[in-house]
Amino acid sequence: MGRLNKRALLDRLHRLGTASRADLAKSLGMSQPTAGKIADELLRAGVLEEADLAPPRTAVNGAKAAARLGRPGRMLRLDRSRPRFMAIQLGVTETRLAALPVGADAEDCWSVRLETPGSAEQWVSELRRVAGQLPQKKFWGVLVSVPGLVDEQEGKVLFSPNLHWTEKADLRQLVGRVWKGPVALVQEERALALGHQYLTPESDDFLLVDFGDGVGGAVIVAGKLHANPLPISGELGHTPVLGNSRRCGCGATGCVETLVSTRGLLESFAETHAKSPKSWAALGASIAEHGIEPWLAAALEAAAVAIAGALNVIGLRHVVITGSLTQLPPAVMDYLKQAIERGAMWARFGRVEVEAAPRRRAAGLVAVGIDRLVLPMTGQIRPQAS
Amino acid sequence: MGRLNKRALLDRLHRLGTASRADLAKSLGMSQPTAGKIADELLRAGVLEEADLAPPRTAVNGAKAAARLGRPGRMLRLDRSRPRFMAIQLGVTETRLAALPVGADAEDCWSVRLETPGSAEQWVSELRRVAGQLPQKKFWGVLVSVPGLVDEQEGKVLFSPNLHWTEKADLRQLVGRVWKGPVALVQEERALALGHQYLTPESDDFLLVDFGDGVGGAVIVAGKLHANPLPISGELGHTPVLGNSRRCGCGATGCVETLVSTRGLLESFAETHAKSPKSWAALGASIAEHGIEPWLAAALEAAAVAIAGALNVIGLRHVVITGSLTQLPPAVMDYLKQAIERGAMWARFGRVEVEAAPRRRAAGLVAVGIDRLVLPMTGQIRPQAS
DNA sequence: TAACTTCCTGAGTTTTCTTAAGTAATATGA
DNA sequence: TCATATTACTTAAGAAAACTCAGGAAGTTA
Repeated sequence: MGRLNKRALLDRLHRLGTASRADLAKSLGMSQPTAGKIADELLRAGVLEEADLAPPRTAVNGAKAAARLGRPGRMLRLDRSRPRFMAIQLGVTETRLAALPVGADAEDCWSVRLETPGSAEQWVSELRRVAGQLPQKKFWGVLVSVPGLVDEQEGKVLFSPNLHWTEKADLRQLVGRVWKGPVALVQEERALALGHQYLTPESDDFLLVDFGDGVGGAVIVAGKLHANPLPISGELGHTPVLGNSRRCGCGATGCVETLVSTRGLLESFAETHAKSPKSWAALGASIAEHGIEPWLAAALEAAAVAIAGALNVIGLRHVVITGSLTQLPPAVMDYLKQAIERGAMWARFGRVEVEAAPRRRAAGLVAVGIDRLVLPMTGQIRPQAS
Repeated sequence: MGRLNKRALLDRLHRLGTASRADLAKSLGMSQPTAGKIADELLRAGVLEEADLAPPRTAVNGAKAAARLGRPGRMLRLDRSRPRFMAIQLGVTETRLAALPVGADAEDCWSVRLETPGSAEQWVSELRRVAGQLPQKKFWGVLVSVPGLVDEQEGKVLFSPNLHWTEKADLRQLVGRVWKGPVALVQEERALALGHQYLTPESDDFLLVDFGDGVGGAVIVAGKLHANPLPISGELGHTPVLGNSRRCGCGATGCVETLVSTRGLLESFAETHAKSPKSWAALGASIAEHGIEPWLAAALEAAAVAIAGALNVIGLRHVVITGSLTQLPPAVMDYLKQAIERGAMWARFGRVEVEAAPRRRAAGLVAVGIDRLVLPMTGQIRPQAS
């Protein structure tokens, strides 16, 4: 079967949620036999399942067809019953695991959590222990979300200031010692962006920015993750800010990240509120009481400039914010949103949307699993022969 | 014929410059009969021509094959003899025209130049006059490079501060009154980026930044122009600069453009050198004499931050600079280059390249012509009397 | 001239998608 | 209840594009 059509059909079915073969054929503009064959193949492979539930007579399109005539379609959807992927979030403080099916539709829900140890060996032995407890041993593949600068092709971590041991480790090989099968590494923010898109398939073009220990982003254009040649992208947090002299973990001076990461905000907060405890709760309380003080405004402004610059260059109008900033009082997001609109060129011609969203790593990992493991790209375009 | 393979073959032939059917087949990893058939078809359509010149026995690959054995291939290349496209650069002060073949290999060379008039009607009548003088009347299409914010799909100009009449005009319809056939609009910086890639096909990933009346950019990733949903992208010039309060033509305050556009630089120069004439030549002379003064350093720094931010977010390591900055003493480009490297994250892991290049609009327009006019309309294009 | 190498092309096969036609499952109405 | 309309799915035949195989063409080497 043409991999391209298979991919298109799976994507469309994911967007529609539930659809019959005929719906898919019509929606994709391909013939019914073709759509039917592809669907059968995916069904046989266990990627799809039949939704036995009574077909929704309310019709896919909306309200116009109250009770559809004719033979009802056999509805299909992504398989939700059988776990296929072992999803692992390798976080700075915590490692989380879950066995996920192809059709995940919920927010992140990790079945196992453990403290991330300080070395590769310890991590593997923890994983092995967890794997022993899990009922299912075999998966189509293992998906690992990793923070830092990640070369997803090579499976190497180039740089990870808060998790240094990953830089020397061969993570794929490590995971391979616990579970057989392919292992895919995914840079954390890319997983978040894919997860957001997976769970809200109608958003096809956006910049996701995650605020946490660091500040990073990822770009989805036309429903696809922005692909670029370097193992680095979306590094919004390391845009230099003129006049900022804080040292960044990346080695440079003045990065946005030094102002708006969790640590950067707390540091600025402590500088101006010597008496308050240097804690996230105290910061939140202070903002709720005093509003956006100048130091915070400046930090948000710096982030907004970086974000607006990215929107202008890439040509987007939709920003999704995840992470720590969304947990502060709403005034923070409001300020950020206004600052972004001030700098975003499109705001002068149409609407710019800035929205807060939860982190959806698990769904993102599933999306990667489907993309790289279920529908592997048979490299059509080969490099030059010698 | 499969459009995809046709496109791939044409692209490969363009990169190789000259190649036989067998070279193309090998290089693309497709079978010889297929490559041969596609080549024949393109030859028949007049997109390719046979390079009768003695096949270069030195081989394509390099030195290893001194004198190749076997039957020599019939070398092919993009047709250079028959003009196919009417290329028009609609500039703020000057409109330039040239009739170009599919295979352009030289720097920009416009055959007609005329002052851009102040209204759509006058522009059309000028075009009509020029068209009357040209020997060739029929083309595969007309390609127009336009400054400002351009909706290439719709053929509308959203915003053009220095050429306001284009905002209300239907440029495609205007051109259609002079020449029959399809008309494609291309945003100026996008044309420049495509032109650079067309003439140096080995550069597949770069950010082009053009400095002139405004400052804008365009992104090429994996050999393709970055495509995005909005009719706006590459707008590096309108990244806000914290602390800059100059009003920009775009309506916002503090854009990079107000500091490093031709006008912005001259303004800053005049502010600090009240006695010197406010001219580009005087600016150049002053820089040659005094080096990079603080005001200029600040302006370049602001531009570099915007550029470095774009590199970090998009994930690139190669910048191509065109336009006015490249015509100032080399110290300017050197300073800019160093400032970009300071902000570009990749500089800490590998090389970041910043290069100056001439503007190559004409080639960019040809690239658009091939992409949008030659390849999609396979059936329509037949060998026409020239 | 014979042997060898490489290039090009024609013939038949495979893959993949399309159209067309037939069967299945439901609603509607006499 | 039964015929009819409508929609869903399946099977069969055909068309397009790319592949393999093989043979002729056009050179070099010995």
